[in-house]
Amino acid sequence: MDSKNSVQKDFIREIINKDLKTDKYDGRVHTRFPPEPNGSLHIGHAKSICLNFGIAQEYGGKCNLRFDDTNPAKEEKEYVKSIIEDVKWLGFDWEGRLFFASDYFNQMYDYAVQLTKAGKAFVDDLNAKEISEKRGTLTKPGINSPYRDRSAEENLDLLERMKAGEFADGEKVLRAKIDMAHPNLNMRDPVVYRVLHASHHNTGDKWCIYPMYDWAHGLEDSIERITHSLCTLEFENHRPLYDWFLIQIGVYRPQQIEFARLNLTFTVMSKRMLLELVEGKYVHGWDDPRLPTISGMRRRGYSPASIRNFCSRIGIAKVNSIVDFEFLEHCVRDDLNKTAPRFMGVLHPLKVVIENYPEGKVEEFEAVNNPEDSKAGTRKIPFSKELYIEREDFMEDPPKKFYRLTPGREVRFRYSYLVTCKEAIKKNGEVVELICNIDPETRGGYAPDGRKVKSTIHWVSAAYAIDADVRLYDRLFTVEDPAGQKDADFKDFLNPDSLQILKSCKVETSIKDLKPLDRFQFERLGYFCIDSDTTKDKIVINRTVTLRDTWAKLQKQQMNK
RNA sequence: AGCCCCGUAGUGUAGUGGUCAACAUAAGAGACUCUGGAUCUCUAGUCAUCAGUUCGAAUCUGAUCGGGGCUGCCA
Repeated sequence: MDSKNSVQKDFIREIINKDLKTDKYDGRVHTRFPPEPNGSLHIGHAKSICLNFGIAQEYGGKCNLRFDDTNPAKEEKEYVKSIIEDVKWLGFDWEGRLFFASDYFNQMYDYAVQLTKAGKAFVDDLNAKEISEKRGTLTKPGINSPYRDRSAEENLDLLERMKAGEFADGEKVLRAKIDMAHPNLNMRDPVVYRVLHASHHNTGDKWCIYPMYDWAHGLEDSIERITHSLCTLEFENHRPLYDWFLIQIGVYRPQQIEFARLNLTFTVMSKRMLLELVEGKYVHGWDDPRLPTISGMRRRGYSPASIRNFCSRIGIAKVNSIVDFEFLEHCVRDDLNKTAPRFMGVLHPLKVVIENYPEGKVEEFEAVNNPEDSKAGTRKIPFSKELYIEREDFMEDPPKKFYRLTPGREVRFRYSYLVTCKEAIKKNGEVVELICNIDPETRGGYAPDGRKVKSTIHWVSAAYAIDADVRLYDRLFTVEDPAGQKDADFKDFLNPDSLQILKSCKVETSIKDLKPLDRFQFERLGYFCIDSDTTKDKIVINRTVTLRDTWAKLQKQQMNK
């Protein structure tokens, strides 16, 4: 994939280069991707996955897949499965190093005992509300808990009894003893263990106390001998705690480095909001193609390569930024243009009868499967008297710069003939059928006299076309930053037209040989893929993204005039 | 308000004291084309501001302004 002397040089790789030079970690590079199994992965996670696994590949290092499953109240086995599938689909390999934070619960507890024995932790009887009240504020220091000065022996006894299940949820916590006046709130005697009588997806009912993130995460990294622990910006203020714990216990200490999470226009990226959309049925599940989830994007037709490429092209930095959704679309088009086989399909069919073409005659024309890939070969497509073309490709009274079919005008029907429209048949004012003539001399689409036509349009033979449902997707929200709207619910900005279902579209016969998730291009329309709802009797197609459409842009400009 | 982080074309990144500040994308103009696709040209920046150091500053220093994060027994 990427070479070792990669030109990429973001600030993280710079740090790694320096660490390699100074031999800080004996020349090792070992990262990890640590999702919490409490939701589906999204494109923001993909950024982290590409960063962590990408760095490991570039430096000849390793990257672990580790589930940070320290909170049984929110986590589910289902998510573990889907996350594994997503990382694999994106094209990364953890080489068997699949770990769980819960694998280390015993060791984490032993370390907590060590910390307590050293007088660096205490058991607090205060409840959550009282702890919060005594924490102080951004400007005012906190107040010590009245239980802060218990003896190490008493704390140890209490901790053991917490573990043994003698206390109810919330009755007691283990807290680190740091500094209630610390300007960094995270250092004001943070909670290390809480009592939680909940069944864990991995450890079952073995535990009734569970470690907090700040305590657990550094230990997980340390145990796995991670060199560079990459996380998002909001953990910046946690780094002093991360370091503090590991220093107190006296174990191997990785370097935590924070980078900015990914934001995309016209969508939301928070797990909470995504969950709300899924559970509130605003979308059809985690893999709804309108969602920025990996599973949604997969179903929508995004290729793993396009997502990887996007992640590498947006770069890594510490500034909060919001990437244009259009850039992601550019990356899919870029990849699919090179890889997707072409077909012809008509989304809004308009019947065309070729007046001077014999009834019952069928000719086969050779079509190029992918002009960007000569190895993709060609295929035969049937031409006959009755055809369908795109309704948009005909206008009775066209504006300037409309090059397509219009009464009296000749255009090319791709790969077949030059065709002239003779008459538009109307019913109740609506054009329902076109009567056209071909020039028999232009067989194959070339005029012997060298005359040019302004446009080439796609078509399918009425007799050979098959029907399909096509699902068109638009942006999920109507505003660039739905999550950032003041005094408003992000759901108020849901786009009511984000999904449009087209019935009885007419597509090339060969589409029926495609399997779910197969990606392809309908010429002149966009990139599509077969949806998993496809059955023997019904083909369902998703539109991944339209082609760049300069005509649509022109129309928009004219409208604005 | 305390602490921490960050300000380079519309957007996302590069640039780490020395030619006209680079690349991508978007936008605009044009060329080419059997996809109005792809491809190819051209067009764009008060480097947040001010002051300093220096022969020379986007880069170093200071101040100011602006943006973000932090007060879960979430991660």
